[in-house]
Parts: sequence; structure tokens; C-alpha cells
Amino acid sequence: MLNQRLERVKNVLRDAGVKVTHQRLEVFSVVASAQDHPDVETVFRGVRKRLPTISLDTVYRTLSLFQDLGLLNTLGSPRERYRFDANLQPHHHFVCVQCGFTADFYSDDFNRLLIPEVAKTFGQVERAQVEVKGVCRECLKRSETSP
Amino acid sequence: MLNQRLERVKNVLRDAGVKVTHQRLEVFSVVASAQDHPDVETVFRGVRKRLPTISLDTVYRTLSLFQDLGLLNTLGSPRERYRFDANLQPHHHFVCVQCGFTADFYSDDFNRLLIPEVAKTFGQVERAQVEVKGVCRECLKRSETSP
DNA sequence: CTACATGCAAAGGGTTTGCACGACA
DNA sequence: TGTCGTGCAAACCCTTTGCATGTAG
Repeated sequence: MLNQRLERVKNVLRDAGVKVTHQRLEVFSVVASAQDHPDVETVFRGVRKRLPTISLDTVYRTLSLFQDLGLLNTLGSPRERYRFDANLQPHHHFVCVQCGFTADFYSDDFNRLLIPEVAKTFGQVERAQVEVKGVCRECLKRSETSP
Repeated sequence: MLNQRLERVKNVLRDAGVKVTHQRLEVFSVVASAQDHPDVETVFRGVRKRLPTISLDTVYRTLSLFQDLGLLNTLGSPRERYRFDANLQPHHHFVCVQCGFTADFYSDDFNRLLIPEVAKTFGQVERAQVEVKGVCRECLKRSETSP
């Protein structure tokens, strides 16, 4: 299972013309084996068990590479800073996966979503919010001019 | 409209026993008038137009206060760092609003959500992901012992 | 008048970058 | 062997904190 995924990683790396290193394979293994969504520090500690000399910045660079190659996702919007929202009405978000641009929209259907039972096993549910992900108009324009 | 909201802010501040200052009212005005979701720097620049001597750290402190008082929300999970996800299958998230804990779950109903037309006006939609927000078991336990 | 909020400056923590050595192809 | 990746350390944000001054109540 993990081995299959590692083979795929190797192929993606080779196709992208970058090198297949121990570090890269280990970083992928750690993220892929994690049940939760580890932050960089957690990945770093996990990888260090098998590669004690790996450095934190290699983990950063590797995770960033994997994102670019579509091998993994980052939670939240890209390069997130604090962003604030004085809109306390129930609403939903369009989020640009490239630049992080976020816009509100309203939908009664989305407000009335039925929460599945599995989701309730993690804790006390307050509300559900839909994140529609895509590429915003600005980023679309930018990729037309320089593809 | 904005004035009504400012009155409410004043009441909330007074009820919380903290002072009603120019800075606080201006910060709220700027965030509430913004159409998008401004980051701290953007709020800072906006406030400085009317209060040229305000400092960046006051903006930070004020936004943080407003969050605690429930006057505004932060996008994303709290104190967000980069977090990674090697799960490329369609899935959804439970997110703890207190500690940022995030867990995946699966739901065919959620995978089949119909995207409203309004959401498509912002750009090219790729997928919709539901964020179920609430308080995780760990945080519930913690607030039982020290409420 | 008194306590709290602000502004300033410096510290803190996470992330990124420049450079020389080391390892994949 | 040549080129790209890694490790180290320093730089770079963004955010937080300590302290003296200013101001709301």
C-alpha cells in the first residue's frame, strides 16, 4: 500500500526531472503514514527517526516540492496569514488555490447540510462551512498571459 | 448600517469591561467595511488613513481582542502553520475551532454537492470541501476540568 | 485619579535563502 | 564526473511581549 504510493512518487519525481533521494522518500512516507495532518515540525521529528541527520530546511523544501508536483496538499489557503472576517452570518467561501483569495457567498442549501455521523465522532459539532476551491479570475488571467 | 454595528461593538466592549477607544472602533470599521478578508497589514494600512499614529501591534492586539469577544472570525484554523495532507481522495474535514486539530472524513453526499452559481462567478471551480467546525474531544475534556 | 490601552522597540517562532560540501544519475 | 540536493547558518518575515507614556472612565 505505502510501497505502491512510493513507487508512484518515484515516477513523478523522475518525470519531473528531479532526483530520487532518501530524504524525499522518507518525508513522503511520514506524511502518507500520518493519520492526522502533521505540521512541518512533526514531519521533521518523524523523518529524523530514520534519517537522524536530515535538516529542517530540507523538510520544508521537500514538502514544498511535493506540493508543486501535486503529491500532497496543504490545508488552509496557501501562505496563510491571519485573515479576518467581520461577517458573522452563516456563509461559505470560495478559495483560490493559487493565491489564497477568499470570497464569501451565501447558500441556503449549504446552510442546511446534514452532518454525517462520522463527523460527530471527533467532537461537538457547531456548524458546517463549505469551501469551494478553484482558481480565481485574477490567477486565470495571469496564467493566460504567461502559461 | 455600519453605525449600528459600531454601537453593538461599543456595548460588547463595555460589557466585557474594556475601554472603548478610537483605535478599537476604527479597526472594527475597517474590517467590517472590507469586502474581502483583509490580513493584518491591510487592516493596518486602512486604519492609518484616519489614525496615522496607530501602531501595527495595536492592530494585532485589537483583532485578537475582537476574536475573543466573538466580534469577528479568523479564516482557517487557529494559529495556523503549514499542515500537510497526502490524502488526495475526495474528503472533508472536521476542524477544532479551539486548537486547530483537523481530521478527515468521507461522505458521498458531500462529494456530490451542487455548486451554486454565485460561487462560480469568482473563478474556475475545481471542487467543494466541507469543513465541519466544532470542538474536539481533547478540548472538551480540557474545558470540563477547568471551565 | 487610576487602571487599562497604546506606541515603541526588541524578542520570538516559523519559514526561506545563500553557500559549500556531498550524493544521485 | 557534472549537476542537483543537502546541511548549516544566517536572514526574513509575521507576530508577540515588556515597558514607559498617554488616555478613557
